[in-house]
Amino acid sequence: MLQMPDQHIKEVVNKYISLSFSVNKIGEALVKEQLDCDLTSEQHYMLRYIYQNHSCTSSELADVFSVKKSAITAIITRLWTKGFIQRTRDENDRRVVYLTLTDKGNELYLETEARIHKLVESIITKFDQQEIEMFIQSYEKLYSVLLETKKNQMED
Amino acid sequence: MLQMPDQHIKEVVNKYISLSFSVNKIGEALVKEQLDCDLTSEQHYMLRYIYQNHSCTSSELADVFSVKKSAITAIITRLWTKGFIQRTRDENDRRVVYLTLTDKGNELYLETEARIHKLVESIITKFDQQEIEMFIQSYEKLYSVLLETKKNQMED
DNA sequence: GTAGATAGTTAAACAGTTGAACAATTAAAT
DNA sequence: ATTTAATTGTTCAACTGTTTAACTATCTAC
Repeated sequence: MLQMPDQHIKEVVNKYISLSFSVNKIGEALVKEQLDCDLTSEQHYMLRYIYQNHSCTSSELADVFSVKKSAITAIITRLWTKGFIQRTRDENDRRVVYLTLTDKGNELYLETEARIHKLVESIITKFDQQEIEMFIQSYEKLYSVLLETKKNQMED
Repeated sequence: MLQMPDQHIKEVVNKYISLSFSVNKIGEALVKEQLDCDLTSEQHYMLRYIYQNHSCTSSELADVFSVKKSAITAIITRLWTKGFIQRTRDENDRRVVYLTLTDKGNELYLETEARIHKLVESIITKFDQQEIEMFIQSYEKLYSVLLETKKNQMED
């Protein structure tokens, strides 16, 4: 880890803050346009997480989404009302409720995700392969640093 | 721009989608912890934009935040009620309302932003200088690609 | 000077979030 | 074994953020 003069660090921090704000805002807006009308971004992300993990619990989602469990209950209930999600109690530990996608939820997720994939692909292919690889590599490192920071914050 | 085999592109797209989701969620949660209790993330971003541009309009904010103008009105009204923001009508074009920070708003913004800076600095300094520079450079390119994509979408 | 565009607000309806209280269940203490 | 703790998930009230549609006020163009 190299040292940088204070002023330069400040500029880089500023740049990162502005960029992450703008990229998130525009990115989220573009993703939103790809969504089926009766699915919000958050709801789609829930479907994605459940799809990829096949099954999960509310506590797990609360941790991954960095929100309280009651926020998860609200979103899951809406998805459940629309018939996209199934709730199944664990027989060994009857406090736990497993969340899985219904066939309808699975189908909707795959359709929507395909559109988002197309969007992201059209953006990513504007870069050359080496640049993407390096970007993703740094992004992964950023993720692990953030995870560690979160873990440290939790101990306060 | 180099070509990649289809399967590889798919993996890279998947990786990017997962990473941007996780980085955003954890990042937002960490930023939230640095905020003054009577300021939400969106509200802080508004203060930042107005601070950096000294003065701006609701339409401008709606464009930058990728939301409708009525969403901006709601947020600005809350900030105005708390005494952080001033509304001034343009004398030449009386439809326009200029938004500026009050002294109180300025002060709160600077305090909060300092804490966020410290957080981001503590994360960014885990990387070496060259890696940051390249990451930021790609991030900037990503931003410009997204901007262009947004512009194209607007023409539909 | 009238018609149409533009800037901003209002109100209703809804999604997402938190905090606090709660029920049901399990784990730990003794 | 019984009481006490902790855990999982839910409900409710209150709030922020968002969109849509209708509206006011103002400006522009013809």
